[in-house]
Amino acid sequence: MIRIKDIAQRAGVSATTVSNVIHGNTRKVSQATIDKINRIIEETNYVPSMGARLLAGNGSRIIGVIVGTEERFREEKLQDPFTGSILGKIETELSRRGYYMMFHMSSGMEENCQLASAWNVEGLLTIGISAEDNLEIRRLSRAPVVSIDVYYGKRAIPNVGLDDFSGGYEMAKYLLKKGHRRILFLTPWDVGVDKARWEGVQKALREYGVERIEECRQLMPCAHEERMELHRRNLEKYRRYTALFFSSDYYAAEGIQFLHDEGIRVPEELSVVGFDNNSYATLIRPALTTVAQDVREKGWQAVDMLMKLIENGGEEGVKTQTKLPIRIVERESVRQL
Amino acid sequence: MIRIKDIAQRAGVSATTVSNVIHGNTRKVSQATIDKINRIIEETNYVPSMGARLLAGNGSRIIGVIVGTEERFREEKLQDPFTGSILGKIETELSRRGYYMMFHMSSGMEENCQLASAWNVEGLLTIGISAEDNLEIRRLSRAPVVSIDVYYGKRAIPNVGLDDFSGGYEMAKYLLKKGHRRILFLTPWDVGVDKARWEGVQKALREYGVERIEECRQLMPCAHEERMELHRRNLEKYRRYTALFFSSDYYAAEGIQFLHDEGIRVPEELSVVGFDNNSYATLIRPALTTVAQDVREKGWQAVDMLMKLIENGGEEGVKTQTKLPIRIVERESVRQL
DNA sequence: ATGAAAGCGCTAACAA
DNA sequence: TTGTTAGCGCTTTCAT
Repeated sequence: MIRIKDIAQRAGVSATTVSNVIHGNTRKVSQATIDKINRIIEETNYVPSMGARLLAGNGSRIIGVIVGTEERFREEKLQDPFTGSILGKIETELSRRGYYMMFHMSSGMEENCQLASAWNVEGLLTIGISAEDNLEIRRLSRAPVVSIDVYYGKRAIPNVGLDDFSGGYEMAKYLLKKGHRRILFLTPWDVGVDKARWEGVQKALREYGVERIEECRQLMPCAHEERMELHRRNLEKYRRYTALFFSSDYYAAEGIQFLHDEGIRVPEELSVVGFDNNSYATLIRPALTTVAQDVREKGWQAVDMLMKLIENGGEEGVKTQTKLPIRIVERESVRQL
Repeated sequence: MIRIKDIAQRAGVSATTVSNVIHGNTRKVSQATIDKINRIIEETNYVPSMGARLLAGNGSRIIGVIVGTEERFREEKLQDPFTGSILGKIETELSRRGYYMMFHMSSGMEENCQLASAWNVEGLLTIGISAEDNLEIRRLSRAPVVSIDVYYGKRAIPNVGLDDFSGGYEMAKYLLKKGHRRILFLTPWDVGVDKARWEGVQKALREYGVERIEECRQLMPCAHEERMELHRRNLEKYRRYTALFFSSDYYAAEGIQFLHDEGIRVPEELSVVGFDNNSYATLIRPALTTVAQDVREKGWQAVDMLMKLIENGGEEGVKTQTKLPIRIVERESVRQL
């Protein structure tokens, strides 16, 4: 491993000068020395020791990316196209800006803080972590934290989210305009994005004078088998609706296949819509009408916000709450009544 | 940030003693001191500075995980369930063993070596990197390297793979037994796993006396749109076959939908099979008959092999070539002729 | 325009 | 049983 000292020796100068050249403090270094040092750096493929940089008080250039998950879904979490997709974008952006990405799937809070402080990360990006845990992370971390898709109460940390409310609202309105009145919103969660989506749905239903709105939502289990079990039990109930609005495309695709297996034709007998517009939406038949979000943009925004917080050394003057827009993508899974 | 020195001060001992206790070199430390130090460590939430550890010549406890990808597919790469799934398993295993995972998607070789040497990673795991690049990485890296799903020529590095040949062979035989003779193997690649799968297919076809075997393979473009374009152009050709064997479930699912859109019924008019047994296989209708691989096992094996190489300090006595078994999963996408 | 030296937190060899 | 000390590679302050 080649060190600054080695370069200095070769160039016949001191380590300080080499360090200065590397950091561009070249005001008082002769051009000849600069060139010589740069040449040697090139030739020797010098790579600075991050350990030493870190110890000397420089930034680690590490961004910790934490994906929260329940322990039992830990190994499946990354299979979901949303997580995969946003991670891909985040890594790309981080790399482009010269940062390293330390990746961790968290089940507990200690590990996260452990990671953050052991490596002196310059920033933290969280995905799928609850509001409370995010607040806790931020409390314990010196580095700025940006969360993705979190809904906060009074106290909030920088966050990049989606206009989930409008997503629910617009899609429900779309269905209502198509003549649907018996709409069932299916979701595994009563919090966060799914809650916001449901609130949007409710607003649209109210506007159209739909009654007994509380009957328009069905909570589902997270585990595949239990969910299918629920569907089987609920088949007769589903028949009483004209449209099923799943809170994500995967659930919608799964739902369409379930209905298909039960001999119920989509959209002729029952319309189905989803949320996300990921690969499942285009793969399934009928192709899924869904609420589209730009996941790559979300990843980009999150990294960008984090970088601004790092550069700025604080939150003043930085926009710390972003809500990306949604749009309805019409395909073939909804019938005009 | 709390340091060893601080703990030492509180405990009224020297930093060395604290360090010794931390590392379990407690043969010559009194129980009282041990307890006191441990208590203080607990209380203060001490987290060692990895920078300092690193500099002091200790391991970084970082494993670099490098996912290779063409630049243009960079942001989609993680969407594919295989990559997501194996990364999830790898992270879980690494975490469990107390390692940190530095994640990088690589387009060039320098970056990889950069990452490895800057952070003094203790090991490297590569996914989707070519044989040549893997050899290069291993040449340039002091740390052990384990690749996943790579086929090497003479010179090889530790690798965890799949019995792709048998996968192709068994599936082709399955189709042949079902009476199919006009089988088309569709794949984007003529190298690596896809080549091995194709060789397996060829063997089975030969055993059944199928002629003009070279006409039984169709190379496809990687980009979705170009691939669909190819399918459209080739529709009449496909009709002349009785079974389409796609080299991955995603392509198979996409193919089934394409055929569906063209009014060709699967499996009544044309049988379709895939490879991987991922979420697409169960989601699609007809449910896909496919070659199953245990991705989590693959991830586990890769981490395990790497750990053995690290602990062992070399390759002697470590099994460095693993081929996981495949098995055929029969669903509904193949018709008995 | 360049260099010497101290210090970052930790480890390990050696001393006491 | 515990402590002293040198050193890991880099940065930065202060001299020269």
